[in-house]
Amino acid sequence: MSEFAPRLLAWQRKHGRHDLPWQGGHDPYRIWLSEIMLQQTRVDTVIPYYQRFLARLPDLASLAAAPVEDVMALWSGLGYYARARNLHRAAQVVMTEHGGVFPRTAAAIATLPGVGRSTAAAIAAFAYGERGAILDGNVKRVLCRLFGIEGFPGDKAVESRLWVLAESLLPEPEPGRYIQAQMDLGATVCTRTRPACTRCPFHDDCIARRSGRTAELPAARPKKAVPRRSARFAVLVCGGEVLLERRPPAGIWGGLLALPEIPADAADPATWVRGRTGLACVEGDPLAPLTHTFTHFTLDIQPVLLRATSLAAVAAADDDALHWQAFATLEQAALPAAVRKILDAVAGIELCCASSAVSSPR
DNA sequence: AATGCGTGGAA
DNA sequence: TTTCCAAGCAT
Repeated sequence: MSEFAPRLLAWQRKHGRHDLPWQGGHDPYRIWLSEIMLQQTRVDTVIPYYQRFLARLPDLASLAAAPVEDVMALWSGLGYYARARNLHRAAQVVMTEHGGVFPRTAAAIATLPGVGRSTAAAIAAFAYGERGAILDGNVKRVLCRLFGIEGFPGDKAVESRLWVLAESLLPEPEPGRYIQAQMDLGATVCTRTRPACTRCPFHDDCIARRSGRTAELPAARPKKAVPRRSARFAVLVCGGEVLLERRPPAGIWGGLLALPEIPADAADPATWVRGRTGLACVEGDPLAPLTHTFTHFTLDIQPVLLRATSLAAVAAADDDALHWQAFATLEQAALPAAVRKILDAVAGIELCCASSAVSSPR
């Protein structure tokens, strides 16, 4: 396979993707943002988030100066929220420690929070033309098939072998286009299921195809039982507002605004809410349960609608963690997807049954 | 080294 | 419906 890079580059010129929103320029900020958003996330999912984020925070200085809350809100629904926190922190590091100039080398870029070896190499190649290998899911899949690499690519030993291989295949010219070519081939031809081998420039060389093992390579992640948990979320409403609770910085949904979780040992939700917030409330109509699936566990959620009855005490419930949020401003809130889904449903109920029961404007 | 960290699309 | 995992990184 001495002709790997030239053949790949020739293929990319004709069949690669050339019109993605982050392509065509060399602004490191835009490239960096796209690479972070694209970590473990599909192109189609990222595009609207990317456009919205750039429209709101068009450059590094504006990101660094923005409240972290705004950054998290722009990330709301995209998942892996540590990426957004790291992005924001990295922007401030660039402002304070690099004089506002984005680092110029992959090695320096890799020191930024949230940027690892592969992402740093991609940014440096696209923004500055620096030569370096990447090893994302696309490259892993292509290399495992083409060279018949056994073992789960997420395994450290296999991964380090793939890094060596990726480095050995690097061409001298056009580092950026070469990286793009690798990802394009993986994303559009050498796909996880049903790869389009007839359109592949390496059809005749590919070990997986020649041995009829494109479905077996790369090896699947070792199976692990996914634990199932359940939780009750308090949806305490008053007038047009709902009580949200800031999640701790680490752990699932870290730093996001979510619904207060009613402990499993609490018998009565209204009683528990009163103890937690000091607010008297009554339980409203039942809400539909939902199941939310994470990578590493499944969560059965039972939302519990509660209506505050004592208006005077409502304002007092605000503290470091608790926060009243108007339904009208939910779009700008840093909510995880499951919470947004629940609140969208509740907003519909509140809208069509306005001023029912004891709820009234604060 | 192995695990934690989201979400939604595809099959 | 269930399974798998996508432009990975941090710890």
